[in-house]
Amino acid sequence: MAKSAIGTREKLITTATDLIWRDSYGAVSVDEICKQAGVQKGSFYHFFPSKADLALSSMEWCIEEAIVQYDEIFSPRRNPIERFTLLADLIYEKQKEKQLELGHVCGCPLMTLGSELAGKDPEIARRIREICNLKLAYYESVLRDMIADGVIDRQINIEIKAEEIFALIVGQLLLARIKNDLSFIKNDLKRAILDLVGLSQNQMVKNKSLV
Amino acid sequence: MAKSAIGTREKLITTATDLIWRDSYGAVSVDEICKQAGVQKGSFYHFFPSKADLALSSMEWCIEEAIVQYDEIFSPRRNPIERFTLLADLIYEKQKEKQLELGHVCGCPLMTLGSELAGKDPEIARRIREICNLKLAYYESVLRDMIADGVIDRQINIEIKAEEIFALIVGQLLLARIKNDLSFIKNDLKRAILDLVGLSQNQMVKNKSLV
DNA sequence: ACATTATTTGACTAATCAGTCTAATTTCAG
DNA sequence: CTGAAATTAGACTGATTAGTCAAATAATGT
Repeated sequence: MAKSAIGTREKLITTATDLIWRDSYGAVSVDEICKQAGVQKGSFYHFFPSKADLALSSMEWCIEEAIVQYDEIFSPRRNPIERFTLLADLIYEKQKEKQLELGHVCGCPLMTLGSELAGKDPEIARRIREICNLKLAYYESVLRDMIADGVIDRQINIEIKAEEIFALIVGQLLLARIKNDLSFIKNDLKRAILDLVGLSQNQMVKNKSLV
Repeated sequence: MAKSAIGTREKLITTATDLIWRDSYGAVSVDEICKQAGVQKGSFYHFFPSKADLALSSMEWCIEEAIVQYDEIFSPRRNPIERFTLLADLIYEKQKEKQLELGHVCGCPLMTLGSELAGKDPEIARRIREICNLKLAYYESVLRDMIADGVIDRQINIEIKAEEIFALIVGQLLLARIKNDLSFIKNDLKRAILDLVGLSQNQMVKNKSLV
């Protein structure tokens, strides 16, 4: 083997993740990724059969990192409300970091990619759908614990509510990317999630009296 | 002038709108748009200085149509709750129509474009931001009327709540596009909006007693 | 009818695209 | 130390890209 096999592959993935995240899949060329990563074309195609395959690997890299963070945040030892507030904090921190690093609010990399390739690359679309379901499972678990704690209405449809929360989050991220402005995510996402669950400031009074 | 000036320009816009909406800006070439529209390259560049300019014109075309529909739906003569339910109906109907026509759930064309070009084309990004603000104005107006009717909490921050509703809608549309599935928009969008406003089935009982 | 202007045609360019290929180089196992 | 395997280098291909241009054609105003 030559120099640093793991290093080259990893460098290509992280570089591609940043470039695709900041711009888009279609706007970034293989040449540009190679140049930015300091790697030659031949090395690229030694590790990845195609550009689309690199995008898939980039997705896997993103989700592996997210899972570690989610497992910590969504630990059952935590108060269910705290899990959502910590999630909102994590989302803001990640966005802030990427904004400083790449010079632009980037939004959710999977959703940007999914929006762009949903109808073009079935393999990528399928994997993104799987990851969506993975994230939904975290949210559903919180909602179930909230019901067990008697803090939200027992009648709530958990799957539907989780999907609503997910839609709200990806929607806020999409708007933040378009507006290049994180203020809503910073100041409002937390409360918006709780509103949607039925745990906003106003409603908490009501709910506490019910417990 | 030759054959049909208005026809050619309009044909290019509608064709481009469909193709970009279904796939993405980067995935559709000028050649493909011309071929699909039955127009020659020279005619394209006679009417549009660039591909990006056609995308802008496509956006204007979309928003002009939307404004007519929004003015009807958000008419102050309507009950405020009805305005949101009619909006949800309109969104579903539009998506269903495009799904049948183009073979795929398409989501919101402006948001797909915005997500893709947010950091690349400042002119398009700026215009999309304007259109976002236009839509927010409709939602804010409903919320103000709801407060006047005493149907929601007077303390609510209208701008923030409107942004939340907008995020929820574009989030649901994005997920629908990625999943190629309209069932959530069909069955859930209406209730999700009312939940967010604080007018869900459960909470309506409480709110009615307050009026 | 005539001059002017708007539109259409389609070949053309230069750049860029994803992906290929062969030879050189580096690493590691024995 | 040696041979095989993994990695790297970078020139190359053919297709596609956005955009140009000059000549042909059609419509319009007078």
